[in-house]
Amino acid sequence: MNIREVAKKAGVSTATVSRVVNGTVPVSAQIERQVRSAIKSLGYYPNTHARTLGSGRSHMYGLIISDIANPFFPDIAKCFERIAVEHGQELLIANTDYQPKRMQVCVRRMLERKVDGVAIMTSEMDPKLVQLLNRRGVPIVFLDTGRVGPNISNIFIDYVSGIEQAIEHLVSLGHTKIAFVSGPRTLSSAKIRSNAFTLSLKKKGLRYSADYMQTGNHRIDGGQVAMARLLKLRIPPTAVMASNDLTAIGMMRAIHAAGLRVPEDISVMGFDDIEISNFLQPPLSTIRVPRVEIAVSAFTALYAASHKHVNNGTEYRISTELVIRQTTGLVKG
Amino acid sequence: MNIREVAKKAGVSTATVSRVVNGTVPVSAQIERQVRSAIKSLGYYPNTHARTLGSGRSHMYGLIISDIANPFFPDIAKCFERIAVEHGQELLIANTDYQPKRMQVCVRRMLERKVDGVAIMTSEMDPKLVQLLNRRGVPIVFLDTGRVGPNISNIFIDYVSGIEQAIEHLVSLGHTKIAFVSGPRTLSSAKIRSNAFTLSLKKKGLRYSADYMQTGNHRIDGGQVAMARLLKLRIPPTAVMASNDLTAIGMMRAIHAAGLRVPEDISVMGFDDIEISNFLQPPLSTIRVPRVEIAVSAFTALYAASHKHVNNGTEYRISTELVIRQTTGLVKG
DNA sequence: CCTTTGAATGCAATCGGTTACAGAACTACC
DNA sequence: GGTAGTTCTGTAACCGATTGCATTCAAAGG
Repeated sequence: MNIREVAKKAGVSTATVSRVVNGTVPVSAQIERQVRSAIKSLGYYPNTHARTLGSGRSHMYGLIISDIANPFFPDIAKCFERIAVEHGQELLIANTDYQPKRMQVCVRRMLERKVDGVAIMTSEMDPKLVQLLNRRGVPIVFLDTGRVGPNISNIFIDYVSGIEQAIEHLVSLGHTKIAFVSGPRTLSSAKIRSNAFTLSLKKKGLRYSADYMQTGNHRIDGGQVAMARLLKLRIPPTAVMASNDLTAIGMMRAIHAAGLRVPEDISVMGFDDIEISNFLQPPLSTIRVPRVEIAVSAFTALYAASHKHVNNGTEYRISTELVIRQTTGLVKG
Repeated sequence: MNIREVAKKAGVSTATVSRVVNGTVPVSAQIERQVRSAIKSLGYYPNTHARTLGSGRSHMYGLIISDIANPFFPDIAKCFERIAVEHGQELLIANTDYQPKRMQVCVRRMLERKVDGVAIMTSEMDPKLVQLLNRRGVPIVFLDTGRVGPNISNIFIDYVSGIEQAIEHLVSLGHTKIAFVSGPRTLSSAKIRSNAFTLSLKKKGLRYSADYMQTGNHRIDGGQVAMARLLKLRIPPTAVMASNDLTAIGMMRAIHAAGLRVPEDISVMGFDDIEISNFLQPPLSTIRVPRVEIAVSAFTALYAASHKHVNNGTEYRISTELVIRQTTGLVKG
């Protein structure tokens, strides 16, 4: 079932069929009817690969993320995909599994598949790989790297505002000993979050202690381990912030395992506001990172670059917001 | 940067380059070296679309699921993808968003992209669509539909064993008033689970009441609403089973909202055993559906069909298992 | 030394579309 | 009626690979 058969059946040339299918050039009503009926009766659908080969446009955007099992990302992917499909584009997802070296494979896949643009929402990019994409003319949108340039956009997330609100909130509850469990060192957004934390801490005039800065892995188990370490300190913190909600969940687990209660003994603050956080017992206080806005911005950036020939990158600014639920309470005693 | 340039640079024909890249036919060591060095110096990578067009194989499998935001699926997708990449295949994910009519779009995408096989892990398939795929020779593997045939495999999950264990467990704790909150009616696996529940109930000689069968949507909010309804009954159940863990989470929320406690007042049993369930407070008792095995079976089925020309479908049997945590306890009073 | 055999390589058709360009048909206007 | 302009349609050259078949060349066998 190819375009030639349709053309034969409708008594026209393949060019005309192509034009009817794509609506690129006006076709007389009579012929259009013939072609559509031929398409219907043969059950014809175009071969994407042939189409891409001929036109140079794949109608696919790539999305590179670190872990599809982290609920933060599926939400973005889902939203992005919905918008993309509405605009006649599709989505190809690639995972790096938190391993920077898998990035190369992902980028290669994107190039091989000739995507019309790539959204990169994962760890430090090797500049070489960025260059590779850029030189091939593939529009890029980053999450959180700050880089903007020709064909490179960026979604800047203002972590500082959310974190400052969070610290203010904790301070107002009487906390002064506040710890932080960060994400993997390789992840740029994790680094930004932890830097924003120390900065805000100093701004509030609070003591900063290296013991209070632990490293997690953005997964539940990492939070659990890190919290266990914090609890063993001579002077444990009275409040703990996590670099993402999964980490916070692990931390709560460790706190319970130690026979302590949240928030009576220790306050916990998450980061991201994934869906589940509102349904934990107690519901998690956290800093919301708006995922719909991220998805929309990412799509907008790529669409502008690939369809409207906008070649200068844009910076999208998105702010975070404190969500107070029930894991933060008055300092003990 | 196409194959012709590589051929020119290496002083050979494009056919030879193709053979070096694919390793389909032996090439002399000398020439192979020339070609490889040309590839490297030009930074050549093949165009997937041209390759697919020429060979008829896309090296992609499709995965159709109902909701990427349900943690059950990303786990499967992740595992499937890892195995696929190890075997030189890739993964194209499509969501139906629980809407049966979106299935058509998904199938169409799969056909257009010429996938080498499709794993369908979502609601009732329109037989017409199955036929469409089948006639085009696309191998299919279903989750939970029971259908097996030429080029159609199935992964059968033995829900009954897990559910029976669960009911036995609840009965041993003294429960007799056990309710069930099912998934969306359109989802075949949801129906199977709820049927297995009523069956097991009868087998244990327990009274079955229509009031105790509620419908959810496999998301948290649905569980919450359904549980609220159950709590308003004249004689509320003392134990509740959910068709999946997200539903159970919503149910626990409703129970807490009503000022009751789990498991002291009501026991809750989930279904799936998603990662988060072990980290809830209290950790959720549930029925584990082994996702790694599902992913492995699905891949195995498609790989056998597409690479080893195994045309008769296989039935893979996977059993479920009771996981007792802390949301199930002795009946009250 | 010539033929046979087999392995390595090249030639060119092919996959299924897109699209620049040419040409046809039709209208409009002088 | 002739010319210009517009609108639709067809022809055929691509896009970048794969692969059946023909060819070349060297080693083996007679």
